[in-house]
Amino acid sequence: MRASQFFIATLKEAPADAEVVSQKLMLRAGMIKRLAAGIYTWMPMGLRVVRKIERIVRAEMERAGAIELFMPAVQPAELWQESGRWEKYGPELLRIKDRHDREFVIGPTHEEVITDVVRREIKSYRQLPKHFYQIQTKFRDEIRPRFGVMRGREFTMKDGYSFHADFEDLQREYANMYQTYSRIFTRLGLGFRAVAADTGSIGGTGSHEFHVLADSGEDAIAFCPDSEYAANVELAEALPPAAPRGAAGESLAKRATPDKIRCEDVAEFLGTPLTRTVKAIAVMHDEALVLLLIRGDHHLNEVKAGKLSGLDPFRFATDAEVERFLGCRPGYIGPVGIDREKVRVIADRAVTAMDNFVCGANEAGFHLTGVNWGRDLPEPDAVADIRNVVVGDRSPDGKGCLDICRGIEVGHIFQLRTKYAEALQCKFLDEQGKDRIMEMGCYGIGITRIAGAAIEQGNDEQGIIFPAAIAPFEVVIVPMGYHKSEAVRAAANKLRDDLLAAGVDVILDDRDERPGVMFADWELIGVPHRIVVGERGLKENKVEYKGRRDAEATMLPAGDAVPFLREILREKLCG
RNA sequence: CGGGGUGUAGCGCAGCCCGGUAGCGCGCCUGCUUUGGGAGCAGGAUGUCGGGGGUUCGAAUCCCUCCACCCCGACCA
Repeated sequence: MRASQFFIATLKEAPADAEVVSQKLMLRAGMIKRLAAGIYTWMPMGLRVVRKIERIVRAEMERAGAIELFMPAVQPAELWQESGRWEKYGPELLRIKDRHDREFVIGPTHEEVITDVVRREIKSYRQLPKHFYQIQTKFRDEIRPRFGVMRGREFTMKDGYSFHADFEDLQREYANMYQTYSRIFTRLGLGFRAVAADTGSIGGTGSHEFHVLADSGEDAIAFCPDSEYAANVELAEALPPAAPRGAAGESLAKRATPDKIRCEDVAEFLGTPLTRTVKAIAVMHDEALVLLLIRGDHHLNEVKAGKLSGLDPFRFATDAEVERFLGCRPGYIGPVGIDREKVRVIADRAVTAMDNFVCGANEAGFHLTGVNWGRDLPEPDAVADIRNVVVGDRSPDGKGCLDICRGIEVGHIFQLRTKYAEALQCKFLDEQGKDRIMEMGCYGIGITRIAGAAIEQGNDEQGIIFPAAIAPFEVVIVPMGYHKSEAVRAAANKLRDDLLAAGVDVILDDRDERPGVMFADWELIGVPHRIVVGERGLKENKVEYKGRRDAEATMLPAGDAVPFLREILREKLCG
C-alpha cells in the first residue's frame, strides 16, 4: 500500500464531545466518523483494524469447529413474540414497520433466528452437535450511547450458538469455547481476564465474561492475585466475617446528629470509625417495606439483593413510603424499635457480626450508638450476602485476599440450556426415537468494541499503540525526501516490495509531506513498526528502525530490514 | 424519563449580556521559499449562525417553539 493511494484523514484536535481516550484517538486518527448518537462510519483506516480482528476470530472459530452463516439484521416480530422477548426486551429493541404495516425488529442478537433455523433443519441426534456463528451488525437502542464504539447502538458482533443433545455435550463445547476465546484474545495481543459472570434470570451453571483490562473499563472485576479466582463484582461473593460478634460493651445511647445524613458524616461527627456505622436502605417488595442493612463503608449489591427469594423483584422506596412505614424521614432511619411485623430486616453478613454499632434512631436529627443485636433489637429476619466485595476481602476460594481492577467486556460465553429451545420448540429425535428439547450455548465477541478496548489499553501522548496483530498496518516506511532523492525513492520502493513479498503488511508513506507530519500521523495511527529511509543513512547503506514504544531509534544495515521485521512480527504473533 | 448544558466554515473556538447583517486558529486551494518532528511569506475559497415562528426599520444576538447533541441521575436511607 502507498499512502498517496490510501485515505489518511488525521485531525490535530478531537471533536469536543469525545469523552474517552479511545474515542478521541480514533476520531483524530480518522478511523471512525460519527453519523448519529452511537452510530459510526468505519473509515478505511479503522476498517482495516476491524477486518484484522474479524480474521483472527474467524480463524479460531473455524479451528474450534464452528460453522459460519449469516442471518438477517431485520427480523419478523412474530419470532420475538414467540420467544416472549417482544415484551421482555423493552425499549432497547428497535421496532420498525414495513409498507404493509407488518412489524419487524432490527436484531440486537440472534437467538430467535438461529433457533428457528435449527428447529427447521435439524431433526435427529445424528446431526448434533452443531455450532453456527456469524459476524454481523447488531442494533441495540441504548438509553445513553457513549464512549464511541465501546458502547455504540450499532456495532459488529461475532455471535455463535451451539446445539446439543444433552447437557454434558453443552459443557464440553462451553469448555472448548473458553479455550478458544482465550486463544483469540491472546492472538489479538490484548491483556485480558476471564471472569465468572452473573447468569441473570436464566440461571444455570456457566457464564464467563472476557474482559480487556483497562482503568477506563465500565465493569469492576474482583480477582485473587494468589489464585485463579476472578469474578465480576456483581457476582463475587463476600464471605462472612472471620471474627465473631463481640460482647455488648457500650450502653445504648441516643445522640443528636443534626444534618448528618450520610454515614461518612455521622461517623466523622461522632468520632467513630465508618466501619462501626450501619446504613439502612429502604426497599419495597410486594408493597411492603424491607430494610437492608449494610456496613457504612460497604455498598449495596443490587444484583445479589435482587436474587433473594423474599426480594425478587424489589425497588427503592420513595421518601413518602419511608415516612409511612417508619414515621421518620430518610437519613435517620434504622432497624431499632420498628414494627417487625410490618417491616422485615435483612442484614448483610458483615452487619450481623457487628457490635456496639451506630445507626439511625428513626427520629429526625438523631442516631443511636452502642447498638447491639439481641439486646437492643431482635436478630435480623434474614442474613445474606448483599454487598459488593471490597479490596482486602477474603477470596471466596479461600486462597488469599481479593483485589479489584476494571475491565471492558469484550466476550461473553453462556450456557443457555433450553431457554430458547423450549420457547421455540426446538426438538430432535434421540436414539430411542423420542422427542427431546435441545441444549443450547451462546458465545459473543464484540468485534468493534475490541478496537476501542485495544486503544484504551495501548496509547500514549503521541496516540495509539496497536498490537501488531490488529494494527491497520504492521510496518510503515517513512522516506526522507521521497520526491527529491532518487536514491531514497529507489531504496524505499525496494524495501516496500521486499516486505510485501515477505508477507508483511506494509505501507509506504509517499506523500509529499514534511517529515514531522508523517512521523506524527503514524504515531497517532499507532503503526507498531517504523522504518525511516534517508540519504543520511543510505550513505552507510543503513536504515533506521523504531518500534512504537521505543524511546530511541536504531540503525540497521538496509539488507537486514526484511529479516529483522519478519522476526519481530513472528515473535509478536506467537508470544 | 428527570435535571443541567451546548448548537456559529471540515475540526477547535470567539462574537450573544448591550440588535446594525460574521470573525480567529487549524485544515483546504494558488504561488514562491523550506524539507529529519505537526514550516514561512503572500494571495484565496468555504457559513440556510441547528429548524420554524415572533418582536423590530434591522436578529447569530431578544422572545416562543421544535430538533439534534453532550453531561449527570442507587449509595440519603
